[in-house]
Amino acid sequence: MKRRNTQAQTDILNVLKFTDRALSHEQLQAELEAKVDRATIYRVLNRFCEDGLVHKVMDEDGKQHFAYCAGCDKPNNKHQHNHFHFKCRKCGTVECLQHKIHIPLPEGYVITDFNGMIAGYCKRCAEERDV
Amino acid sequence: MKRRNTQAQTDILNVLKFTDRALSHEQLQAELEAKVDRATIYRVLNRFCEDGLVHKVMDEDGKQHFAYCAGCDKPNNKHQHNHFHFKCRKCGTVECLQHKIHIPLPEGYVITDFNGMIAGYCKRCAEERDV
DNA sequence: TTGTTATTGCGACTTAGTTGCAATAATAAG
DNA sequence: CTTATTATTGCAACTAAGTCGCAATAACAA
Ligand SMILES: [Mn+2]
Ligand SMILES: [Mn+2]
Ligand SMILES: [Zn+2]
Ligand SMILES: [Zn+2]
Repeated sequence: MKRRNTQAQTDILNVLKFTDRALSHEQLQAELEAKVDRATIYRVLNRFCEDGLVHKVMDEDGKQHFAYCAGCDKPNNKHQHNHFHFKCRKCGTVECLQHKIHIPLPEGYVITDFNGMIAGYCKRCAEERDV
Repeated sequence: MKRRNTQAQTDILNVLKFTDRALSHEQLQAELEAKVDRATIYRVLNRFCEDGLVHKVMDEDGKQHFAYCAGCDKPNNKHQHNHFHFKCRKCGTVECLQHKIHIPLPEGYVITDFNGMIAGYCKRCAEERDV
């Protein structure tokens, strides 16, 4: 199925490309100038995931977040996202932690995907709490 | 708020205690002899989590799974669950991987919780696929 | 310019989980 | 044992995230 260039898609990709965060559908919507339908946003994001432009992470509340694939070595959707994500309980931002991790696997098991989410307080919010 | 002993609670805790898996609400329901209301199951499980008897993990589909706290060092809900979970895409089981992991954190960040989920095929299902 | 079909918007739908409320029952007090 | 207190349950209604069918729109290739 051949892909076409549309406004919605380029807008969405640009938002993701120019942030270092993983955004929920809601957060993404807020960053978009033009209003784009909810279903469309999800369809675009899922297409990006299939194409390996973007990766999806699940937060501890069961909400999906999407991040631009920056340092992803392999092309297409073949690359593994073996890094953790950090979600701040206060400001709600989800970020990709750059540190690559090694995933231990029992003998005979096969991995297809990985989702690692750390929850807590980011530096900024942690400092505010200390006060 | 003082806790009371009820049938539903002991049944649910027993199911979790005698399996090495993390169960979704649905899987748990299926293991219960007596029928227990969906809302009650969730309420019981959340209470167990608060009390540190059980821990909750989110799978990559955004579905909650609950596992008995076996090797959890610290008491109450203060302990960290610094181990990965593995979900088989074929048979659907979620298991706690015993290997304790170290979670890398940027300077100044504070962790409160961790959710690590590996998806793939368990040994049994992987072997069937090879055939 | 026109035809094909990928993409969009809208509304309806699904599924997981939560919540309000009245009924039930565990525990403590008398 | 009897009664009072209130944690727990079941039910139904609700919420929120995400998906899907379908008709309208618009890329893009011919
Ligand atoms: Mn990431
Ligand atoms: Mn576990
Ligand atoms: Zn923060
Ligand atoms: Zn399996």
